[in-house]
Amino acid sequence: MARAKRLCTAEEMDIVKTFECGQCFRWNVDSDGVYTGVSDGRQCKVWLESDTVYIDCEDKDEEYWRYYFDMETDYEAARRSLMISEYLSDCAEQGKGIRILRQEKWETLCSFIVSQCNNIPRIKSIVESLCENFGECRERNGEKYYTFPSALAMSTKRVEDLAVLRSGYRAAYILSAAEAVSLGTIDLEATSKKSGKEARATLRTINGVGEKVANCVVLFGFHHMDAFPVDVWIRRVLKERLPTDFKVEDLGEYAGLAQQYMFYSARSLGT
DNA sequence: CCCCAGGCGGTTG
DNA sequence: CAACCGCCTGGG
Repeated sequence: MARAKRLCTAEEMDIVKTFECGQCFRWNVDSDGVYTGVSDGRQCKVWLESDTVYIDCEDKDEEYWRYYFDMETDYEAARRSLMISEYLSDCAEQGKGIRILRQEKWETLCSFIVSQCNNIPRIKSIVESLCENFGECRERNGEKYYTFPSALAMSTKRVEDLAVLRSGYRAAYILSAAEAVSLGTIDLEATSKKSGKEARATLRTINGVGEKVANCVVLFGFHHMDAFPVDVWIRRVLKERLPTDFKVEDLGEYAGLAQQYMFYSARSLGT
């Protein structure tokens, strides 16, 4: 690993939690605990070695990945701000080390459309198939990888072309999003700069994008840390673990991070 | 055979 | 408004 660079301490980022907490679908781990991922056409490897997280990437991509891993945000301060009750403190303790990645906007939109009514292994397999079938094949250190296909590339496809993905009724939703984005009906870059409320409303004009998916795109694709996606797990938490008068606004600017802590906690406890 | 999985859109009361 | 249902597919 000649190109290995130090990324951060193990405290600053728990790579297992960050990659496995359900925010991303293109990070895969090998038997040595090395994660390989692709974003914006670039591939890199990340692993933990004696309390330090290392990254192996192209030199020119180092800044890109530091930004992707949200290195400029102080997660310890954010985490402390969320410890406003015993339950939330427990979640924040369990979720310590989770970072909200700065993922590609179009990829995030497409991936969370695929996520609906699906489990994580299957979401990952559909997304990977999407890349292998419609993305670009590239190579790094003798290893092949596929880029996430552009909205423009997807807009030229028909529902029948997507049958190979086995994505079911979501195929039409993917094409609906691809059309809106490639035609410029929806400008993801501009939408990401609007308020969360406005951004969600814009995203919801896409057939197949409801409140949950729109919130995931705003949080994971636009990095609005106050976005709070409510899925079945969080619904259960809201009902069983939080006071009835609880308001998302009580969590402040890092509500989305709290959501990930609660989600991670609820899932790791099984049920 | 059944049910469910990190929803959405359309219909009905 | 809430409740319900069909939707593709794969896995238990």
